[in-house]
Amino acid sequence: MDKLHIYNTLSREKEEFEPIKEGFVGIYVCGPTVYGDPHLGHAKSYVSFDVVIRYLRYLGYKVRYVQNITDVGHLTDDADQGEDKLEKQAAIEKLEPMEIAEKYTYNYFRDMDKLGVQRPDISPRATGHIIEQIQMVEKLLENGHAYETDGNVYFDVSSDEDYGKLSGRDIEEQESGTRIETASDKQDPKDFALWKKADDGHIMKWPSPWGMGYPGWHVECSAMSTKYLGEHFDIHGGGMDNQFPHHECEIAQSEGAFNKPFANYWMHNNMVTLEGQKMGKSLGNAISLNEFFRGDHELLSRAWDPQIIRFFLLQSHYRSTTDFSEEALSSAENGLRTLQDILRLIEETEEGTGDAYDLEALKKSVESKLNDDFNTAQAIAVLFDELKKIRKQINSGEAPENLGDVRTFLHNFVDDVLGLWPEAEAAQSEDDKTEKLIELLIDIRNKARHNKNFELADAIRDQLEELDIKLMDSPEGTEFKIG
RNA sequence: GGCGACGUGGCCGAGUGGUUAGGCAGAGGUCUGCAAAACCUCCUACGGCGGUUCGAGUCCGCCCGUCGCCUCCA
Repeated sequence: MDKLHIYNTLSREKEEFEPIKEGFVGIYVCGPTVYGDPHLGHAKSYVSFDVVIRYLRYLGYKVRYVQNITDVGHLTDDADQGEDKLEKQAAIEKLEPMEIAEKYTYNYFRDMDKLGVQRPDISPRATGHIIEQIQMVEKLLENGHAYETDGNVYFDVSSDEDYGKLSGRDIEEQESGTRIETASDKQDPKDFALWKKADDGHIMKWPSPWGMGYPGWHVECSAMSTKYLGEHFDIHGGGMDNQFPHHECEIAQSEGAFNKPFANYWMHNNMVTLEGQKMGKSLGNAISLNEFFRGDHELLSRAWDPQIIRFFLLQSHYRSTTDFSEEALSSAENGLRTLQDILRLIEETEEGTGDAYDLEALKKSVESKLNDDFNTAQAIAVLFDELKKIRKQINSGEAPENLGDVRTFLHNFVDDVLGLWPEAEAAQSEDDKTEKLIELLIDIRNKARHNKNFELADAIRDQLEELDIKLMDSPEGTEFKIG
């Protein structure tokens, strides 16, 4: 594809992307509720959108990326009952709710940083935008889309003809749904809370025109996206599991308050599964990212480098489920290593006198894959094919004359867009003495080889290998690699 | 029950109706004292049954199976 196309959940098809304002993109992605450590599912979502943001920038757009931090209002049951997730966790950990929020916000960014996820331009906290949320609720009351009963304010779903357009639900036919108990002061079970009255035991509460209370979960995203991106913006993203009710409610609120379209494109990433089951915190089968990084989980036999996880996720499409297994991770690791070995080779090789590599073709090919709804899996496949060609040319001794340009492009694409550039080699961090010692051993070994004392030569190689130092002989000499 | 997906070779995982996805693993070979790396070659699949078509993994129907949402979840 020549131009960027995005699968839009609203239309259920790929559409050519056209920003509202030429050259600019406003994008909002639903962030985490900070009451626990982020897990592999979060990684899939935020790594996916990270590439979306990076690619939009690569294409030359000026992007404003807003991703909220939910630190209040997210209840354990439906939007009307249940406890606040943060307050519940606070009770368990014997901390203030805001301590919980701080702690898990910190962990969230810590783990995302490790995955190479660039930080959003704005990370607004729900508790920092209570006023904006109240204003939005007032607007909805004015517009006849909401009603108040005894300190609670609900959105009147029957007032919104379009309700259900995102998730493809016919609300009339939903009538006999399986919803269990609902709050008795609602006019209709489908109505959802905009503002909740706080009872005495509730810690996080604020004064409002309707008394002390706290905002409903959905309203924060409407209020904060409007504040930073405007009433009408380009892209809204999030996990598929939030399509309904969360995103549906956001649309209802924003369009009900401002009488104009909300986000033009809705993007939803699919889930990570574990043995075919969705990985979710509340399902108890989630493995946190920190556990992956440390190998500290009963389902893990070892630690996994963040970059392997990033690569593993990008090898599948964001709209497909990704089934996790250590076997699959291990395959990803070997593949990534191959890819990065070639990148290092290109990095270290000088331009030669060989035929110019067809850089334009590579660029076009790889862009066409990402233009097709961010198909990172295919882009990576192209990289494997093409980088192997380049390696072959370099190994033939006739490095391409335009290798410098190739290198520049690879930095722009593999580093800046995919975020898969090899980290500095471990060997570089080893001190000089270690390096000299290894070289000494190599020297001794090569003398042994010269004297056909292969027994000694192999013993040196084998024993070094046990120390994670790998020797590779070639006609040009012996190289070593640590780790 | 309603809505929506998906079922691809040993594993993971892309696929715009018509020549190879790709990765991992495996086999054989070249190179090497032997390894490793690299290179060459091989392993060519689309849940089942019908249908549309000159031609279907790719469209349509039915069936089987799996999953997601409908209650918190990226």
